[in-house]
Amino acid sequence: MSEANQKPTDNQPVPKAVVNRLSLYLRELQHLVSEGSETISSGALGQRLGCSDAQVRKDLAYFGQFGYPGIGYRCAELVDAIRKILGTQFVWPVVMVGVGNLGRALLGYKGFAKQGFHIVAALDSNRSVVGTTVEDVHVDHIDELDRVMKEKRVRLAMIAVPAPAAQQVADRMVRAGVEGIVNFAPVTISIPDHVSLIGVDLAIELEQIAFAVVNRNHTR
Amino acid sequence: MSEANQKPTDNQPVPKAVVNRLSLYLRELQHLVSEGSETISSGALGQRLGCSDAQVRKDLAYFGQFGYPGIGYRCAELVDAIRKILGTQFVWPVVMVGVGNLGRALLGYKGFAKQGFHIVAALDSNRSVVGTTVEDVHVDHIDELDRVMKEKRVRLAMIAVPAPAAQQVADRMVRAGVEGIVNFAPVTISIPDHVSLIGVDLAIELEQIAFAVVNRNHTR
DNA sequence: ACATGTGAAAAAATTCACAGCA
DNA sequence: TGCTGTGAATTTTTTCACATGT
Repeated sequence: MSEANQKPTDNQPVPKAVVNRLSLYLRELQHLVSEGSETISSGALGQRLGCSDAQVRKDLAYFGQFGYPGIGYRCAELVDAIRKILGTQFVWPVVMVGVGNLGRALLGYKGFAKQGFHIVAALDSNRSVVGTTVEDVHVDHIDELDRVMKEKRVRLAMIAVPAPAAQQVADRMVRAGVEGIVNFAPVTISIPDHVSLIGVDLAIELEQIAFAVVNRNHTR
Repeated sequence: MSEANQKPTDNQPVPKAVVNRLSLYLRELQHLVSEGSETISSGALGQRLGCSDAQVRKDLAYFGQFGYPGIGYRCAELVDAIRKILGTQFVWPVVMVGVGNLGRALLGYKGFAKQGFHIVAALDSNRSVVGTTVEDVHVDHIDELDRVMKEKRVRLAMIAVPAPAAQQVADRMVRAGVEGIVNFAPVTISIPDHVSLIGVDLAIELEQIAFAVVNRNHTR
C-alpha cells in the first residue's frame, strides 16, 4: 500500500542509529536499482547489510508504510522515499572550510554530488590558496564566509582545518547562520543547541579496528 | 585505586559504543595533558564531550579501576591506560590500497601517526602511480599486497579505491591475512567473520546532518 | 567535602512471533 | 506461500543513587 509519510508516524523521536541505517539502506537500494532489481525483501536487504529482517522493517516503520506484503519493497520507490526522509531529494549547497590536504581531497570526492550535495565554495585563511580554483571550486578568504553563505543560501558546512582552528571556524559559521556542521578536525567543538553537529575523526576509526583486532572476542 | 586491567573485568562483551567513546576520552585527555592538566573528574570530562559523568565512569569500569575518589582521574595515567586498552600503545603498521584523490589525502593526514598508526606502504593497480612516492610513502602494485603485508608484518589495512573495486581488494587482503579493514569506498563489502571491518562513508555523514537539520526535533 | 565504582531502576533498542494481506 | 507491519517479550544501554574511599 506504500503510504509515505516523510515525518515519523507520531512524533516519536527517531534514534540516530536508525537514521544511520537509513543511509545504508539507501546506498544499497541505489545499487540494486542500477543493477535492474525491481523489488527486494526486508530479509534480503538486511542480509546484504548485516542486520535482521525485523530491523529493516522496524526502521522503515518509523516513517510510514513502504512495503508490499508478499512482494517486499519496490527499490526505486523506496529510494525516493528515503531521500525524502533524509531531505536529500533536492540538492544542498555546502561550503568547505579548510583547503589543506584533507579539504582538497574532499573537494574532489565525487560521492557528495551523487548523494545530493554540491560544494559551492571553499574557504581558507591562507592567502596563497585564496583566489585559486581547486577541483572546480573557487577558494575564497575565510572572511567571506558570511557573504558566501548568504549569497548561496548555504545551510550546511564542512570543517577540514587544523585542530587548533576548528572551534573559531565553527563559531564563525554559527554567526553566519549555519544549521549543520560536519567536523573533520580531530577535536571536540561546541556549538549552540540549534545547530547540528557530527564529528568524523579518521584516526578514531583506525583505533576502533585496532581494538576489535586485539580483543576479537570481547566486542559485540 | 587505579588498577589497570587491559581486558574487561569479566568477559562481559564490551558494546561498540563504549569503545567509540573511549577514543573520544583519549583524544580529550591528550589535549588536557598538553594543556598541563593533572587530573579531571568524570563530570568535567563528560561535559566536554557531551555525555554524563555516570557514563564516563561506567565506560571505564568495563576495563578496570582508574580513578581516585575525591580526586578524579590522573590525565596522563588514563591516557596510557586507554592506549593499552585500545591496543595503540605500540605503533601499528598499516597499508593503504588506492592512491586516488582520497587515498592521497589519507596518506598525508598527520593524525594517524599521532594516534600510533604508521602507513608503511600504499598500493594501486594504476601503473602510472606505481613506483612513485606520495607523501613519503612508496606506491607498489596491488599484486605486491601479499609480499608487502608479510614483509612489514601488517595486520590493518585501509581501502580507498573506487566502489566497484572495493570487494575484490578486500578479498585479496583477506587472502593475505589481514585482520582489520577500514573501508572508505562507498559500498558494502563482506568479509569472513574473523576479520574486523568498519565502513566510513563521507557522503553518509552529510546525509545524517541533512536529516538532523530538516527534522530538528525528531532526532534524539 | 568531593568524586569514584557499582548494584538497582529506568529507558531504549532489538528480536520475536504472528495476524493479515497479496 | 511469501512477506509486511506491529504489539509483546527480550536484551542492551543508560541513568540513578548511594556506600565507600581520600
